[in-house]
Order: sequence, then C-alpha cells, then structure tokens
Amino acid sequence: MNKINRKLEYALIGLKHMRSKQPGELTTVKEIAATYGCPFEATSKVMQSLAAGGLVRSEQGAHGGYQLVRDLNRLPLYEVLEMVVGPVEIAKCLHQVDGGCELRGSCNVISPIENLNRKLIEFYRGLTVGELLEGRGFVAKPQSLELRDLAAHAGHELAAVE
Amino acid sequence: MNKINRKLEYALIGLKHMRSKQPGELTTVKEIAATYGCPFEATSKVMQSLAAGGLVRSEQGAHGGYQLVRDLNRLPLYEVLEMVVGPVEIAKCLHQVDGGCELRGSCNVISPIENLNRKLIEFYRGLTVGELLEGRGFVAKPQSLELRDLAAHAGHELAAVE
DNA sequence: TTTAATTACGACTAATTTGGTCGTAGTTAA
DNA sequence: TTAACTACGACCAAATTAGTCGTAATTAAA
Repeated sequence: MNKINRKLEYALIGLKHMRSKQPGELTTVKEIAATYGCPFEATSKVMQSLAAGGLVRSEQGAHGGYQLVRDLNRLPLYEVLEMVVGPVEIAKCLHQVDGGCELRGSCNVISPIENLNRKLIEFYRGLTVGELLEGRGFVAKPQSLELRDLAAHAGHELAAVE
Repeated sequence: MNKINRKLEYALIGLKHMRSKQPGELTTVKEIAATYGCPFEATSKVMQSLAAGGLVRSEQGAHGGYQLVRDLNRLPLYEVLEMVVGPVEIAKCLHQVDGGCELRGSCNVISPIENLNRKLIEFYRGLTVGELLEGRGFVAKPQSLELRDLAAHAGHELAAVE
C-alpha cells in the first residue's frame, strides 16, 4: 500500500542525473542504467511515466533521450509519486463492501489511517524533489570502458557534483 | 518497502479503542476483533507487539486483556511503527549485495531514497499517535512533538538521530 | 534506403511482501 | 477442572512488486 518503491528510486536517480546536464542535452536510459546499475527496462518505463507527466521531455530515434523541463526545486515529491506510482493512498478501508462502508457513521476504523494518509500527502506536497537530491554527489563507480565511453560521449564526467 | 500496512491499522484501532476505557479497565482482543471486524489472530499478534514494546500492558488468564500504559499524545507514531513493523526502512540500498554494501567503506553514493527515508523518519518522530486518533474532522491544534517532549520518552533514540 | 540506436508499451514471469490461519502452550479466575 | 484469556511459532494464500521479453515506432546517419 505504500508508494515508496524501486520505481520512485529509479525516477529520483534519473532526475538527479539529468539535473547535472546542460539545458537541451539529452540523457538516455542506457546511460542511467549503466551508470547506476538500474535495470534498463524498468528504468525505461519510469522515464516514460515522467514524460507522460510532463516532468521530462522525450526525443525518439537515434540520439534521442530525455531532458528535464521543470525546476526540481519547485517540484513537490507528491507529483513524482503520482506519475510513477499513482495517487498516494496508503490503506484501503478495512470494511469496504462493494465500494461502500459497512459500518456507516459509527466507524472509527478508517479514521486513524485516513488521518495518516492526509498527513503523508501534506508531507509529500511540502517536500521538493530538489531537497531530496541534495547531499554529496552521486558518484558511480566506473565499471567498464564502455561506461566511460558513454560518459565521454555525453561530454560529462561520471561524477556529478553539486 | 513501506511500513504502512494492516498491522499498523490494527494497532491504531486497538489503541483508539483502549484510549476510551477507564484507567485499569482491560480490553480483550476478542472485543476489538468483534467490534471492528479485525481478524482475531492478526490483531492478537499486533497487540503482543505493542505489549513487547511497552506501549500496553497485558494480563493473562481469564478476565485478562490489555491496557494502555503510555500517553498517546506524547507517543510518536515512529515508536508504534517500530513495534509492529520494525525500523522504518523504505528502501534498501541499490548497491547491496548479499546484505552488504558492494562499495564498502568507500561508498559515497547517497541514494535520494535514503534522504527520503531520513525525512520520513523525522516525520514519523514528530507525529503523535494522539493526533492521528482525533475525530474525522479537522484537528484544530495539532500537537506535534517538540524535541523536549521526545527527550522525555525516547531519549535513547534521539541520540541515534544524528 | 538501409541500419543502428533509441523511445513506447503490453504481456508475462519471478520474487518478495503481506495478510491471514492453525496448532499448541501457558496463565488465571471462577 | 474448566473456560477464557494471552503467547507464539509454523505455515499457506493472496497481493504486490520487480524484472524480463517481444515487438513497434521513430529518427539520425551511413
């Protein structure tokens, strides 16, 4: 029921990576996957979700890729969560029968978890992606020549420093 | 990876129920299960966890049951989470291999998800169970924990924060 | 015009987590 | 002794998550 999973992790990793690029410069999924060891297909789908949500722009074809189109410092984590894992809904009502509440007004069941849900949404709305990406640079350990070639081809060092 | 699940729900339901009792009055799992439709065995185990964590006291035997021993208004949700679902750890390091970090001591990879984890822990530490158990309407004055309140009840954990 | 590199996306399987049950034992009031 | 409780480990089922595969579609460049 929670929404913090690998998809979100791949999204944040990708966003952090793209943030270090020049405006207009594209990032491929292959590049992200190779640099950080994320599974290609899974990462690819996450990027597609981000593109569908308007957070990144995609260019197809050879020399295609993704680029950021929004300022991460003004982007609530909540929006990314919506894009990659859907609405933040931590728990369903225990007593729902065919979509309706069985206990009606006397229900004290859903309330605590619903309260928590609301507070979590508040929390996610108030937390910017930019904040999460702070800290030391995300330095990947070069694992192969091919990797360095990739980075070189992109015109960047592997170490993305703040 | 998230820790918001049915166990937590049963815990909050039980706590809310017990809070309405007189001091010294016991609540049985049977009572909770019957009142709210929670599965008996699952709820029972949750209560046992709460007892192990010192949040409630249990009395065995006929006419036994559970009772609250702590003030829910000064109890961080974090503690309940620890009791019923273990430490708040939303995501494992992507680079872990066989339970150990692949990069060992030289690992300077800080996953954004780890940052999020820290922020979530902060959030859970500052949110009291009492707040969550308020009615369905708005809570006029949220009783967020101050640091000194935390110190009174969870001083040993505060030391581990930094 | 062909090829290679890339995004797009649905279907599928495997792995993990979660939710729940069962059996049995220990405790205590009546 | 019995009935009503808590205590707890082992187990199974369901749901979710994670990852893979196959196949298009798109585009730059040879």
